[in-house]
Amino acid sequence: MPEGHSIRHLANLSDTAFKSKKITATSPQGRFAEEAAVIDQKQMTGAGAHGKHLFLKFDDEYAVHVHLGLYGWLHFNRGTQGKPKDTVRLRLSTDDFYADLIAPTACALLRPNGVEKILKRLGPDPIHPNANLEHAWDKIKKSSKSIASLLMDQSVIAGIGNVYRAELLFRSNTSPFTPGSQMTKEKFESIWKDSVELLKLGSIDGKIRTVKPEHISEEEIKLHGCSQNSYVYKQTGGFCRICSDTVRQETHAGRELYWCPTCQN
DNA sequence: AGCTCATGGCGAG
DNA sequence: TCGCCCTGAGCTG
Repeated sequence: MPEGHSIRHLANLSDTAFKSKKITATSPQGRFAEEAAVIDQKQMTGAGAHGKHLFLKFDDEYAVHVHLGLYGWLHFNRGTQGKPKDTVRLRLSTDDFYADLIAPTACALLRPNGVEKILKRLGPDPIHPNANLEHAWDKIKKSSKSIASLLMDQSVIAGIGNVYRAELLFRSNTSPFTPGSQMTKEKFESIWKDSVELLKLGSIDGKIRTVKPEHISEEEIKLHGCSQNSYVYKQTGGFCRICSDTVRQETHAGRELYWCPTCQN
Protein backbone atom coordinates (compact mmCIF):
# COMPACT_ATOMS: atom_id res chain seq x y z
CA MET A 1 0.00 0.00 0.00
CA PRO A 2 1.28 3.20 -1.30
CA GLU A 3 3.08 6.27 -0.07
CA GLY A 4 5.51 8.21 -2.24
CA HIS A 5 8.17 5.49 -2.23
CA SER A 6 5.75 3.03 -3.89
CA ILE A 7 4.87 5.43 -6.64
CA ARG A 8 8.54 6.08 -7.47
CA HIS A 9 9.07 2.33 -7.45
CA LEU A 10 6.16 1.71 -9.80
CA ALA A 11 7.28 4.52 -12.11
CA ASN A 12 10.69 2.84 -12.32
CA LEU A 13 9.11 -0.52 -13.12
CA SER A 14 6.89 1.14 -15.73
CA ASP A 15 9.92 2.63 -17.44
CA THR A 16 11.78 -0.67 -17.38
CA ALA A 17 8.87 -2.59 -18.82
CA PHE A 18 7.25 -0.11 -21.15
CA LYS A 19 9.35 2.95 -21.98
CA SER A 20 9.71 3.48 -25.75
CA LYS A 21 7.54 0.43 -26.38
CA LYS A 22 4.25 0.16 -28.19
CA ILE A 23 1.67 -0.73 -25.57
CA THR A 24 -1.49 -2.77 -25.69
CA ALA A 25 -4.07 -1.31 -23.32
CA THR A 26 -7.32 -2.92 -22.19
CA SER A 27 -9.80 -2.50 -19.37
CA PRO A 28 -10.97 -5.95 -18.27
CA GLN A 29 -13.22 -4.33 -15.68
CA GLY A 30 -14.66 -2.04 -18.35
CA ARG A 31 -14.52 1.16 -16.34
CA PHE A 32 -11.58 2.52 -18.32
CA ALA A 33 -12.49 0.97 -21.68
CA GLU A 34 -12.95 4.11 -23.77
CA GLU A 35 -9.75 5.65 -22.45
CA ALA A 36 -7.78 2.44 -22.88
CA ALA A 37 -8.86 2.36 -26.53
CA VAL A 38 -7.37 5.83 -27.02
CA ILE A 39 -3.88 4.87 -25.82
CA ASP A 40 -3.94 1.32 -27.20
CA GLN A 41 -1.01 0.73 -29.60
CA LYS A 42 0.55 4.06 -28.73
CA GLN A 43 4.11 4.36 -27.52
CA MET A 44 4.76 4.92 -23.82
CA THR A 45 7.16 7.81 -23.67
CA GLY A 46 7.87 7.43 -19.98
CA ALA A 47 6.53 7.36 -16.45
CA GLY A 48 6.53 10.21 -13.95
CA ALA A 49 5.95 10.23 -10.22
CA HIS A 50 5.11 13.13 -7.96
CA GLY A 51 4.15 12.35 -4.39
CA LYS A 52 1.45 9.71 -4.56
CA HIS A 53 0.58 10.48 -8.18
CA LEU A 54 1.75 8.36 -11.09
CA PHE A 55 1.70 9.59 -14.69
CA LEU A 56 2.14 7.24 -17.62
CA LYS A 57 2.79 9.23 -20.78
CA PHE A 58 1.84 8.15 -24.26
CA ASP A 59 3.20 9.78 -27.43
CA ASP A 60 3.70 12.97 -25.36
CA GLU A 61 0.09 13.61 -26.15
CA TYR A 62 -1.76 11.78 -23.40
CA ALA A 63 -1.03 10.78 -19.83
CA VAL A 64 -2.80 8.22 -17.71
CA HIS A 65 -3.06 9.71 -14.22
CA VAL A 66 -3.12 7.09 -11.49
CA HIS A 67 -3.70 7.60 -7.79
CA LEU A 68 -3.75 4.35 -5.86
CA GLY A 69 -5.52 5.57 -2.74
CA LEU A 70 -5.54 3.17 0.19
CA TYR A 71 -5.89 -0.15 -1.57
CA GLY A 72 -4.74 0.30 -5.11
CA TRP A 73 -1.74 -1.33 -6.72
CA LEU A 74 -0.09 -1.80 -10.08
CA HIS A 75 0.98 -5.44 -10.36
CA PHE A 76 3.82 -6.18 -12.77
CA ASN A 77 4.32 -9.58 -14.34
CA ARG A 78 6.72 -11.01 -16.81
CA GLY A 79 5.90 -13.45 -19.56
CA THR A 80 2.67 -14.93 -20.80
CA GLN A 81 -0.47 -13.12 -19.80
CA GLY A 82 -2.88 -14.91 -17.56
CA LYS A 83 -6.56 -14.13 -17.59
CA PRO A 84 -7.07 -10.87 -15.71
CA LYS A 85 -9.25 -10.69 -12.62
CA ASP A 86 -12.42 -8.78 -13.36
CA THR A 87 -11.32 -6.04 -10.96
CA VAL A 88 -8.47 -5.01 -13.25
CA ARG A 89 -9.20 -1.42 -14.26
CA LEU A 90 -6.37 -1.25 -16.77
CA ARG A 91 -3.98 -3.80 -18.21
CA LEU A 92 -0.92 -2.56 -20.06
CA SER A 93 1.17 -5.06 -21.96
CA THR A 94 3.93 -5.81 -24.40
CA ASP A 95 5.16 -9.21 -25.53
CA ASP A 96 7.44 -9.34 -22.48
CA PHE A 97 5.57 -7.67 -19.63
CA TYR A 98 2.09 -6.88 -18.43
CA ALA A 99 0.88 -4.70 -15.58
CA ASP A 100 -2.55 -4.79 -13.93
CA LEU A 101 -4.00 -1.75 -12.21
CA ILE A 102 -6.25 -2.69 -9.29
CA ALA A 103 -8.54 -0.50 -7.18
CA PRO A 104 -7.17 2.94 -7.94
CA THR A 105 -8.85 5.94 -6.37
CA ALA A 106 -8.13 7.81 -9.58
CA CYS A 107 -7.44 6.61 -13.08
CA ALA A 108 -7.98 9.22 -15.76
CA LEU A 109 -6.79 10.06 -19.24
CA LEU A 110 -5.29 13.53 -19.31
CA ARG A 111 -3.70 15.93 -21.74
CA PRO A 112 -0.39 17.47 -20.69
CA ASN A 113 -2.13 20.57 -19.32
CA GLY A 114 -4.19 18.29 -17.06
CA VAL A 115 -0.97 16.92 -15.60
CA GLU A 116 0.31 20.43 -14.95
CA LYS A 117 -2.89 21.27 -13.13
CA ILE A 118 -2.38 18.39 -10.71
CA LEU A 119 1.31 19.17 -10.15
CA LYS A 120 0.41 22.75 -9.35
CA ARG A 121 -1.62 21.77 -6.31
CA LEU A 122 1.11 19.51 -4.88
CA GLY A 123 3.98 20.51 -2.64
CA PRO A 124 7.58 19.49 -3.35
CA ASP A 125 8.31 15.75 -3.41
CA PRO A 126 11.41 14.97 -1.32
CA ILE A 127 12.32 12.10 -3.62
CA HIS A 128 12.97 14.50 -6.51
CA PRO A 129 16.62 15.61 -6.70
CA ASN A 130 15.61 19.18 -7.56
CA ALA A 131 12.79 19.48 -5.00
CA ASN A 132 12.77 22.79 -3.14
CA LEU A 133 12.14 22.38 0.57
CA GLU A 134 11.66 26.15 0.95
CA HIS A 135 8.22 25.84 -0.65
CA ALA A 136 7.22 23.45 2.12
CA TRP A 137 8.88 25.49 4.85
CA ASP A 138 7.11 28.70 3.76
CA LYS A 139 3.76 27.04 4.45
CA ILE A 140 4.78 25.26 7.62
CA LYS A 141 6.29 28.26 9.39
CA LYS A 142 3.08 30.25 8.86
CA SER A 143 0.69 27.53 9.98
CA SER A 144 -0.94 26.99 13.34
CA LYS A 145 -1.75 23.40 12.37
CA SER A 146 0.21 20.58 13.94
CA ILE A 147 3.32 19.30 12.20
CA ALA A 148 1.56 15.90 12.12
CA SER A 149 -1.24 17.34 9.97
CA LEU A 150 1.14 19.39 7.84
CA LEU A 151 3.31 16.39 6.94
CA MET A 152 0.22 14.58 5.64
CA ASP A 153 -0.93 17.59 3.63
CA GLN A 154 0.02 16.86 0.02
CA SER A 155 -0.06 20.55 -0.89
CA VAL A 156 2.71 21.12 1.68
CA ILE A 157 4.88 18.05 1.03
CA ALA A 158 3.95 15.42 -1.54
CA GLY A 159 4.43 11.73 -0.84
CA ILE A 160 4.37 11.38 2.95
CA GLY A 161 1.59 9.14 4.29
CA ASN A 162 0.61 7.82 7.68
CA VAL A 163 3.55 5.42 8.14
CA TYR A 164 6.31 7.80 7.12
CA ARG A 165 4.70 10.59 9.10
CA ALA A 166 4.77 8.62 12.33
CA GLU A 167 8.28 7.33 11.77
CA LEU A 168 9.78 10.64 10.60
CA LEU A 169 8.43 12.45 13.65
CA PHE A 170 9.80 9.74 15.92
CA ARG A 171 13.22 9.67 14.27
CA SER A 172 13.56 13.43 14.71
CA ASN A 173 12.25 13.42 18.32
CA THR A 174 9.48 15.79 17.30
CA SER A 175 6.17 16.02 19.12
CA PRO A 176 3.43 15.48 16.52
CA PHE A 177 1.44 18.26 18.16
CA THR A 178 4.00 21.00 17.56
CA PRO A 179 2.34 23.80 15.57
CA GLY A 180 4.09 24.53 12.27
CA SER A 181 4.77 28.06 13.48
CA GLN A 182 6.75 26.68 16.43
CA MET A 183 8.96 24.43 14.35
CA THR A 184 12.55 25.54 13.88
CA LYS A 185 14.02 25.59 10.40
CA GLU A 186 16.79 23.23 11.55
CA LYS A 187 14.26 20.72 12.81
CA PHE A 188 12.25 20.88 9.62
CA GLU A 189 15.37 20.52 7.49
CA SER A 190 16.39 17.43 9.40
CA ILE A 191 12.94 15.89 8.85
CA TRP A 192 13.11 16.78 5.17
CA LYS A 193 16.57 15.23 4.74
CA ASP A 194 15.45 12.13 6.58
CA SER A 195 12.41 11.85 4.31
CA VAL A 196 14.67 12.05 1.25
CA GLU A 197 16.70 9.13 2.54
CA LEU A 198 13.78 7.01 3.68
CA LEU A 199 11.73 7.54 0.53
CA LYS A 200 14.71 6.70 -1.68
CA LEU A 201 15.45 3.60 0.34
CA GLY A 202 11.80 2.54 0.18
CA SER A 203 11.56 3.16 -3.55
CA ILE A 204 14.16 0.47 -4.28
CA ASP A 205 11.67 -2.30 -3.65
CA GLY A 206 8.49 -0.44 -2.70
CA LYS A 207 8.82 -1.38 0.99
CA ILE A 208 8.96 1.01 3.90
CA ARG A 209 12.04 0.63 6.09
CA THR A 210 12.53 3.12 8.90
CA VAL A 211 14.26 1.25 11.75
CA LYS A 212 18.01 1.70 12.05
CA PRO A 213 19.97 -1.56 12.16
CA GLU A 214 21.26 -0.81 15.67
CA HIS A 215 17.68 -0.70 16.94
CA ILE A 216 16.78 -4.14 15.76
CA SER A 217 17.93 -6.24 18.69
CA GLU A 218 19.07 -9.87 18.53
CA GLU A 219 16.39 -10.76 21.05
CA GLU A 220 13.68 -9.28 18.92
CA ILE A 221 14.87 -11.10 15.85
CA LYS A 222 14.94 -14.40 17.73
CA LEU A 223 11.57 -13.80 19.31
CA HIS A 224 9.71 -12.78 16.19
CA GLY A 225 11.80 -14.53 13.57
CA CYS A 226 12.18 -11.19 11.86
CA SER A 227 12.70 -7.56 12.73
CA GLN A 228 9.80 -5.38 13.70
CA ASN A 229 9.62 -2.80 11.01
CA SER A 230 8.59 0.40 12.76
CA TYR A 231 9.40 2.45 15.84
CA VAL A 232 5.88 3.67 16.58
CA TYR A 233 3.57 2.99 13.64
CA LYS A 234 1.08 0.37 14.85
CA GLN A 235 3.17 -0.29 17.94
CA THR A 236 0.37 0.96 20.20
CA GLY A 237 0.68 -0.34 23.74
CA GLY A 238 4.12 -1.77 23.07
CA PHE A 239 7.29 -0.44 24.62
CA CYS A 240 9.32 2.18 22.81
CA ARG A 241 12.58 0.46 21.87
CA ILE A 242 14.58 3.56 22.82
CA CYS A 243 13.10 4.62 26.17
CA SER A 244 10.64 1.82 27.06
CA ASP A 245 7.72 4.20 27.51
CA THR A 246 4.41 2.99 26.09
CA VAL A 247 3.69 3.92 22.47
CA ARG A 248 0.49 5.97 22.16
CA GLN A 249 -2.20 6.10 19.50
CA GLU A 250 -4.84 8.73 18.90
CA THR A 251 -7.07 9.82 16.04
CA HIS A 252 -5.75 13.12 14.80
CA ALA A 253 -7.55 15.01 12.02
CA GLY A 254 -9.23 11.81 10.90
CA ARG A 255 -6.12 9.58 10.76
CA GLU A 256 -4.46 7.40 13.37
CA LEU A 257 -1.39 8.97 14.90
CA TYR A 258 1.30 6.96 16.72
CA TRP A 259 4.01 8.42 18.93
CA CYS A 260 6.23 8.01 21.96
CA PRO A 261 5.52 10.82 24.45
CA THR A 262 8.97 10.54 26.04
CA CYS A 263 11.12 10.50 22.91
CA GLN A 264 8.96 13.02 21.09
CA ASN A 265 8.64 16.28 22.96
C1' DA B 1 -20.06 -16.13 4.16
C1' DG B 2 -19.58 -12.14 6.60
C1' DC B 3 -17.15 -8.65 9.11
C1' DT B 4 -13.22 -5.42 9.89
C1' DC B 5 -9.44 -2.99 8.72
C1' DA B 6 -5.85 -0.54 5.81
C1' DT B 7 0.30 3.21 4.10
C1' DG B 8 -5.96 8.26 0.70
C1' DG B 9 -8.58 11.79 -0.50
C1' DC B 10 -12.90 13.88 -1.93
C1' DG B 11 -17.20 16.38 -1.25
C1' DA B 12 -21.21 17.39 1.69
C1' DG B 13 -22.67 19.69 5.78
C1' DT C 1 -15.55 15.85 10.75
C1' DC C 2 -18.04 12.35 8.55
C1' DG C 3 -19.39 9.16 4.94
C1' DC C 4 -18.06 7.25 0.91
C1' DC C 5 -15.40 5.13 -2.94
C1' DC C 6 -11.98 1.52 -4.66
C1' DT C 7 -10.19 -4.13 -3.04
C1' DG C 8 -8.31 -7.97 -0.56
C1' DA C 9 -6.29 -10.11 3.63
C1' DG C 10 -7.19 -11.89 7.88
C1' DC C 11 -9.88 -12.85 11.07
C1' DT C 12 -14.58 -14.87 12.93
C1' DG C 13 -18.34 -18.24 12.76
